[in-house]
Amino acid sequence: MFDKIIAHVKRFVPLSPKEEEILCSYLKIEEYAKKKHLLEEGEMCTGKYFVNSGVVRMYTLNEKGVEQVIHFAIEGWWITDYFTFNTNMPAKCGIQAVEPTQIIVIDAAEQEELLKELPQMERYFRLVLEKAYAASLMRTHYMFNFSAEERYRHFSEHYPEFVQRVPQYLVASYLGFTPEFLSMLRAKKG
Amino acid sequence: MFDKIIAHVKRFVPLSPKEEEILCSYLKIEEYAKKKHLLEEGEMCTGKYFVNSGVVRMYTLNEKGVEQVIHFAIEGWWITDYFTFNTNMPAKCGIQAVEPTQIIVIDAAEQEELLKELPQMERYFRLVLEKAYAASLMRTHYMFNFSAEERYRHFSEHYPEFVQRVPQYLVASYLGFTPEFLSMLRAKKG
DNA sequence: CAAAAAACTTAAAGCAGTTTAAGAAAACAC
DNA sequence: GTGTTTTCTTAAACTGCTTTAAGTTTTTTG
Repeated sequence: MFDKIIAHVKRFVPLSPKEEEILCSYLKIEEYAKKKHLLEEGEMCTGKYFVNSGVVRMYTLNEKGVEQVIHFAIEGWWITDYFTFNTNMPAKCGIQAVEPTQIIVIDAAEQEELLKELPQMERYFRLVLEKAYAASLMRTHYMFNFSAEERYRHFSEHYPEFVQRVPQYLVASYLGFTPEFLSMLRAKKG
Repeated sequence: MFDKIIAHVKRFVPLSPKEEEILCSYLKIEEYAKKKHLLEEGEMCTGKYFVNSGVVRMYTLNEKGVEQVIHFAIEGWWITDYFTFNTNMPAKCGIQAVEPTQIIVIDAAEQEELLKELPQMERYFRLVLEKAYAASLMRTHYMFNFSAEERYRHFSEHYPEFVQRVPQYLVASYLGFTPEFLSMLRAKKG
């Protein structure tokens, strides 16, 4: 049930069988159908989500109410609204299942207890965040330094399963252009 | 000498006078003149940098050799190339002083020892990274959802000292447009 | 303080990507 | 399995920002 997340944690910090049990006692599994929300704009963000299977997207709304995809997470990725997680403010973004998705949740309120019981989880989350932050800066780099076409070619080369699993209009939004333009790119070649 | 960083750490985790001393024993001060590099592309990233005073920028190079500002850091911000910090790979980005800058460095090699001596620093860095990551996603949000003009107006309203201290062509690069266009915006109004 | 370098401005021509609108195809629900 | 909704396509008109190029101002340096 929790093997994937246990394996993930063990890639970063050691965990005895007993400690594995402790960790598991803090985990909850949740199932989300396609298009169901893990978090809706304006709600309180009550947990950290580990994608056990499936795909989710994080998005923000602009003034016209258009949804902009900020981030995808697939199996093995953590996702949460860190912006409001620590502040008890209502979320400014939504998190939604793109396909049927199984999520492992660590509740915000219980996280502190877990970190006291298993201090190495503090290190685990630090290391995971270092990777996520680096990836976010790399995304910024790609957005600035490559044209829409280059971004699309790069993305479909490096994450072909994504292009399969995720509707094109969400890929377009993530890459920062319109679905119509993506359609044009596809017509042109590949 | 290290009051600013001590105060910063204490905003997130407790630190006894003795522990303060331990922390300080791991810190080094470095001075950088304007335009000097903390890190150059291709070098190994050997530390984490806390800006004690001054401003630095992180940038990447595109294929044409044009520098793109990915990130600024002022007093009280940490900056490092997390992408290569943990991997011992040569850096893909540069970090440069924008004005005369005082940096507090934690050496990569010594960081592990520090974290063993002061486990709460693990928590400190996690919390700092959560903020940095949230800010990076927020930047992505602004890039996607606002026009170049809106981004400039928002930036100069919220970070007026920045617009004073940082050359315009760097602000333009950070906001994702050309210096010529920024000039045009300024001519138009304010 | 004079010379050189760095930073900023202006304006015209150009284009990458958007907008709009309407139709086709695929996925979903009953 | 048929009706409805969602997703994808095509194409023409449009626009926000870039490119280019030349000139001006400011800052740096010996």
